[in-house]
Amino acid sequence: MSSQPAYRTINIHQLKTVCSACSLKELCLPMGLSHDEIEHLDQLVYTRKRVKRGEALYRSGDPFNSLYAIRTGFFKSNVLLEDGRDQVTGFFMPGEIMGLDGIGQDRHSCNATALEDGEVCVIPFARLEELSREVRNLQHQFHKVMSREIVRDQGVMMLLGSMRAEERLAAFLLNLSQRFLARGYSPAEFHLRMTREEIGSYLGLKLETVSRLFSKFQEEHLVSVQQKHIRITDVEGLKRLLSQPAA
Amino acid sequence: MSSQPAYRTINIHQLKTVCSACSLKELCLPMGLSHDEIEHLDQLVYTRKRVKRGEALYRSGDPFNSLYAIRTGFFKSNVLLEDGRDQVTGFFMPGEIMGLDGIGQDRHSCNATALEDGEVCVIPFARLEELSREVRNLQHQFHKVMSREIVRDQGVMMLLGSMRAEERLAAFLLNLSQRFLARGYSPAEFHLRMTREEIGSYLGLKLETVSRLFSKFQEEHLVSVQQKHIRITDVEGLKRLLSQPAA
DNA sequence: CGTTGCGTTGAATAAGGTCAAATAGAGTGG
DNA sequence: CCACTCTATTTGACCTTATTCAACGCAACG
Repeated sequence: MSSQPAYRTINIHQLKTVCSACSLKELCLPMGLSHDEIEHLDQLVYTRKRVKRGEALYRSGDPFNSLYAIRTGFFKSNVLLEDGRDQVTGFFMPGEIMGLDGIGQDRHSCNATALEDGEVCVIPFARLEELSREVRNLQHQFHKVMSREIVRDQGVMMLLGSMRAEERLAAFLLNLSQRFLARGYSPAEFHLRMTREEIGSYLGLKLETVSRLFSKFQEEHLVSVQQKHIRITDVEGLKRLLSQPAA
Repeated sequence: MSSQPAYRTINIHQLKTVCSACSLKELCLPMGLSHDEIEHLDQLVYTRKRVKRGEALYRSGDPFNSLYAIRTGFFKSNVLLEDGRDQVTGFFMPGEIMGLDGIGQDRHSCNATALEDGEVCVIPFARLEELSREVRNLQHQFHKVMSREIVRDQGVMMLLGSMRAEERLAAFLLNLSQRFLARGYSPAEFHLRMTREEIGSYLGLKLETVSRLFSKFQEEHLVSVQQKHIRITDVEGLKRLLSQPAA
């Protein structure tokens, strides 16, 4: 909020935060764009927003204006039914885009909540559409992001609709592992940011079932679990669970 | 395929099939566009494709080139796992768009199959992107279509993740009813184009469970079922099932 | 050092799945 | 038009899986 000199200065903070200099550009909206094209994005994404653990990035019913690209932190999205039932529809990590649900009705249709303190890049949607009318590759890239979200959802439907509890949890762990790997973190050892209840909601299971399954996986030496700390000790074993419907 | 005179002639067949003259334009991609804008679409959508019952419109792995707007007929989409498990991910009716899953990876990620003989409008995707760089409202409309697909998927996750069998079937019937109504058909009486097994797959239930539930609903005078013919006799009753988690 | 939220574990229960048999239709060929 | 198949559907009996209910343990925090 402090006034800035009008002439151009080097601003360390800004340097670190434009898309062209962002370490997540290979995973995020700029994926696949040329350096020049990414610089267009730099004009677009000028606001960032800090969200504290437990705070909402947006809520169901909020007017839709922007998409959010996660810079740091871990988020969940969930839908609430009138009767209080609550379904977690996804977990999101750095480089992933939230808010796509809002475009269709000009209002968000789910809640987005931070599972730990984090920061997101605010992408004003009207300007993204404007820019993507000019930058062909940006347009295409954005369409890919939306399409992948649809494919991700299909995967969740498969999980909820045709897998047994054991398989669901195995698939969940392998999916997280994969995404950590893509971000340069250990695929074998990580910290769950969500509670058993949130995992259960996402997987269509009760929290007790999730807890029991963690214990079972531990007994079978597939993972080592200590509260929220997970170490995958037998990836192949987990994968095998997935390909054997009725093990 | 026969040669046509170069000067403009009135062609009954064409008149009936361009977007601007299509009876589904209020439900389909042209929704909300002005008459002039829809005429742009007329240039885009020049091919149609007939699909017979049981035939695939596209299959998982097929290269992605086009989206498909359903003109007539009823379709399903499903995902197959290596081990043979099969999850129906959606049912589609006239005015709805299929193929959005293919954009992200340049290949389709699910199968689309006709449940009855039907016809679709082929929308070449590269040209749609091109045109939507020029026609702002078309761009926005297309984004809305994708976003609504994401919201629809969230609804299915809610259904699969937190509803009981009874509620799932009630929600399914109410959803179909709604969509028939929007298309000018009776919301109370309709023909199911899919088998019990397909309904079950979509709802994460076994076909026997679906069959039993239909019988139960019939006993409770909520619907009258005769094979694939459904008559909803108590909409409010069905809605009540949904709002009472543990009835 | 008590409180509070989260996680684990056990026993009983219910919901839905599995297996099996009977029936009903739709489509086919004679 | 009829008999014959083949597939879809219904229904019953039994079984498995995950849920429910309840108690207890652990760890963080004021």
